[in-house]
Amino acid sequence: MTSEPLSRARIVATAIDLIEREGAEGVSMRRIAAELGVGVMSLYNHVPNKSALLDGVAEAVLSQIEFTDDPDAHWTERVRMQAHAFRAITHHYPRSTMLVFGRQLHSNAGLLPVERALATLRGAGFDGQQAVRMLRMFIAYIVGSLLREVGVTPTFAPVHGSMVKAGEVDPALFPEVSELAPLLTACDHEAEFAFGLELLIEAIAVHAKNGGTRG
Amino acid sequence: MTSEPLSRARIVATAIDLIEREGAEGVSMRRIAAELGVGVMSLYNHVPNKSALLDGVAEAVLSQIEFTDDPDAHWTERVRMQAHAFRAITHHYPRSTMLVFGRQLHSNAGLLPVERALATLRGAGFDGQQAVRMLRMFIAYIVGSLLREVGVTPTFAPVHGSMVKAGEVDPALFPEVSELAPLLTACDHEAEFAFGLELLIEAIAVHAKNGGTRG
DNA sequence: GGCTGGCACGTACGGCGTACGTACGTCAAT
DNA sequence: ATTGACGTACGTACGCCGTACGTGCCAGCC
Repeated sequence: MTSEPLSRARIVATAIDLIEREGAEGVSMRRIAAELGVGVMSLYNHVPNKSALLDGVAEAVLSQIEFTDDPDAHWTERVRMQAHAFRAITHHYPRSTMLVFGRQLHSNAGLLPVERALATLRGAGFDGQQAVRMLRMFIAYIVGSLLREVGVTPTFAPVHGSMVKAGEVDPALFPEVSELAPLLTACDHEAEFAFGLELLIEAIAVHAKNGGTRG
Repeated sequence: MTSEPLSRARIVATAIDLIEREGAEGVSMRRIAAELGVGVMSLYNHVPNKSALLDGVAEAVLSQIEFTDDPDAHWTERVRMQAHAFRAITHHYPRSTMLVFGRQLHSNAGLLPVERALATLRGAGFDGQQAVRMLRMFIAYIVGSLLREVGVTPTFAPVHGSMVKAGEVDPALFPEVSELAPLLTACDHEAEFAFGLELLIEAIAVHAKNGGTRG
C-alpha cells in the first residue's frame, strides 16, 4: 500500500500536516505512525526521538520561507518584504509556527533569513553592531506580533473573544479597557502588523541618516 | 505534617516553584502532589484540570507585576517604566513566563497592565484607536524580546551557543552571519531591550507631536 | 550459500492526566 | 444525640504517552 519508503522527510511532513489539522497537543509518535500506516517504532529508524522530530518540523517550516528579494529596491522596501515573507509562512503553518517559537533551533535552517536581513541592513549603511541590534529588534517585533496573531486562534476558535468580552469588564476598575473594548477585541492583523513595521522602519531610517551610512 | 490545608493558591505556588526549578516539561500533577505531600487526586478538589492550573500559574505571575507609576512623569518615562516592570517579572519567573506566552489568558489578570498602558498613552494625547495600536506594538516588541531572552536559556544551559557557534558557519554560504558571529552570540539583553524600547518611544513620540496631542 | 547490516515491527515499562468510587471529617437539622 | 448531606483526601484503574529492547525480514556483498 504505502509504496513510498519511510524517511525522515516523510515523517516530518506528516507531523506538520497533523499539527496543522489537529493542533500541536494532538501530535504523538503513535498518531504519526498511524497516519503513515506504519508501526510506531519504525519511526525511530529515521528520527532519534520526538524532540528531534519537532526540531525537524521547525527546520522544515523555516526553510520554506520564500524570499523574493530585489537587490535594486531601497533597503526599506527590502526589509518590508522580508518581514512579510516571514509573516506569510506563519500564516501557512500557524500551529507549527507556535511550535517553532517555543523551541530554539539547533540547526542552520534559520540562518538564511538572518543572513539576508544582515546583508540588507549593512547595505543600508549600518555597521555590524548596529545591524545586529536592528535585526534583533525587528525579530522581536515580528515574533511578538505573530505570536499574538496566531496565538489568538489556538484551536481555530471562531470566537476569539479573549478576556475583554463586551460588558464583562468592570468599568470602575478598568475604565480605559472598558471604553476601548470594541477596539481591543477587533483587530486587523495585517494592518496592525504593517503599522508597527512602518514605525520601526521610520525609526531606524532616522538613525541611518544620522550616522549609519557614510555616503 | 502539612499543617496548612490544601488550596488552589498553594497548588499554584507549588507549580510555579516546580516549573522554575525543573522546567515546564517537568511539571505534572503527580509531581506537584508529591511536592505537597498529598495524593494526586486531592488536587482535583481545588483545580478542575491541569490546563486550568496552568492558567492559574499565568494569572499569578502576571498579577505580580509591580507597577510604580509616577503620574507626574512624562509619558515617555512612564511607558519606559511599565515596559521594564513587565520585563522584571519575566526575569523573576523565566520558565513560567514562557508558559504564559504560550497560552492565552482567560482571566482578567492581564488587564491591569493593559489598563495602565492605555491610560498612559491616552494621557500622551493619542486617541483610542491610536493608543490601542501603540499598545499592541509595544506588547509585540516586549513579548518578542523576552521570548528571546528567556528562550535562550530553556534549561538554564551555561553555554548558550545556539547555532552560530564560532567557526561552525560556512563563510561562503553565510558571509554576514559568519563575520558577525561574535556579535550574534554575545548579547547584553538589558541593553538590547532598552535600545529597541527607546527607538519605539522615539518613533511614536514623533506621531504624538504630529497630531496625537491637541495642545 | 552464507554473512552482514539496515529497516519494520511487537512487546513491555514507566509515567502521564484524570474518571470513578470510597472513607472520613464537619456541621445543620432533627 | 442521631442522622444526613457535604466537602475533602485518597486509592485504583483506564487509556494515553515516549521509547528501550529484541526479533524477523530482506538486500547486497563475499
